[in-house]
Amino acid sequence: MPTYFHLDMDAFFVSVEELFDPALKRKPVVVGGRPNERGVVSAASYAARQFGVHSAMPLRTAYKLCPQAIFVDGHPERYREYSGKVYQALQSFSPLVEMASIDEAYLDMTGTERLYGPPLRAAYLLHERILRSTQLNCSIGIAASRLVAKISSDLAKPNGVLWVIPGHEAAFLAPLDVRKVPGVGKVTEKNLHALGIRKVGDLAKLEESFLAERFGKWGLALAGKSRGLDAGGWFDTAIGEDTGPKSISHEHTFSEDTADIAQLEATLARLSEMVGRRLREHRLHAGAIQLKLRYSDFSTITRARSLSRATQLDTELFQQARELFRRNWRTGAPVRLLGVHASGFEEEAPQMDLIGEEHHERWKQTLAAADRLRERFGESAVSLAAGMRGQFRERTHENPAGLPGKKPKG
DNA sequence: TCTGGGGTCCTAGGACCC
DNA sequence: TCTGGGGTCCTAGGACCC
Repeated sequence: MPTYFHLDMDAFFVSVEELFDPALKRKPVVVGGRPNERGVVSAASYAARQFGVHSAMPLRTAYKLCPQAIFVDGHPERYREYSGKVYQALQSFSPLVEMASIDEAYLDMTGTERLYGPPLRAAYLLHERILRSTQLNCSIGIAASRLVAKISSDLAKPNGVLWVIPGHEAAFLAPLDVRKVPGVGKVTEKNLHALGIRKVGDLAKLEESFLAERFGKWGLALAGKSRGLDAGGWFDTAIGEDTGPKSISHEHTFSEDTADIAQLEATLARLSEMVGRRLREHRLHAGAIQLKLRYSDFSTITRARSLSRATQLDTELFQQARELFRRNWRTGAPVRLLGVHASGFEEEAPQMDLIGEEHHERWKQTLAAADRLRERFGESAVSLAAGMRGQFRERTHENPAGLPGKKPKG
């Protein structure tokens, strides 16, 4: 019988912000931006949650519910730093660790009784170690499956530990709302409610075949989940097994919708550079590029194309993204969001003919130099030529890395 | 309410091949 | 003139998670 821990940091973003500004402690705090900005709540303190504020809620709505809340911008670097500290502490505790997101992790604790004692004792030791090394609180769920461990860490919050003793899974799950099952969101919940299914116990009573007929493959997985079983997808991989990224993307929502072609293409250039940089960090080449385009009415299209040769070069990514944009933009229609998405990764640089080789090599060296400059002076220090037009003009330098190629017109 | 940004996984239709 | 079946790849969209 395996033993899994699911560890989830309590109000992670808010708690990290409190470490940098202790005056925020115990106050209603909303992380995500100013109340009059376009955007949603990334995280809300427990005091803010009392007013009905929760993550993913528009900032304007949060302000209406809780005008006295302190609104702060998010600091992704800080969260990454503290996520790293959490990971270090976990690794010092057990080698079989996997971060499932920036603020949660699974541990395979099977067979550690001799080292740490029974599960509850191990969990308290771990809880102490996390607090000591990060100054942050967490909650821990313990179970014989990762799924049940995750659900129980949610119920243990805040700052608690909950162990579902093997054999008691069904009794634990039965009274919970179906929404508590990871993977059941708004839509599935509504579909289940329409069938009179509200609790996990209602789900577990149904025949597998009924769910499979109704919801296909997803229905089958759901039947298993309602019984507390790990099955399918990520659950089939061992904890700690390293699977690299499958896609890399960046997107931007404009503070005001725009139809200004210079601003739109400058944004595409910047997004392409950000994607290219991440590709090079991971030593990956993208075999496919996708453009995302959202209009004022929130209608969204994606347009993708496979590349004849995989690439990690900003210029090639930008060329493809711009081509997709020019072909698919309803000319003149104001745009709310643009995104550039890379996938179909290959690790090794693909073969090229000799003539292309020299040009390609020069670009690679140039971009490596640009990446080093960005490391020293920040993301906006270096930019593609097209990025110099439009809104980013003031933030870029004239060709600081000696970029090869033509200068932009105008 | 007026809706971010970064991901993963699944479905479904059409192209294409044998 | 009307007519296969299966497999795989590509593309678009959507549900969901943090």
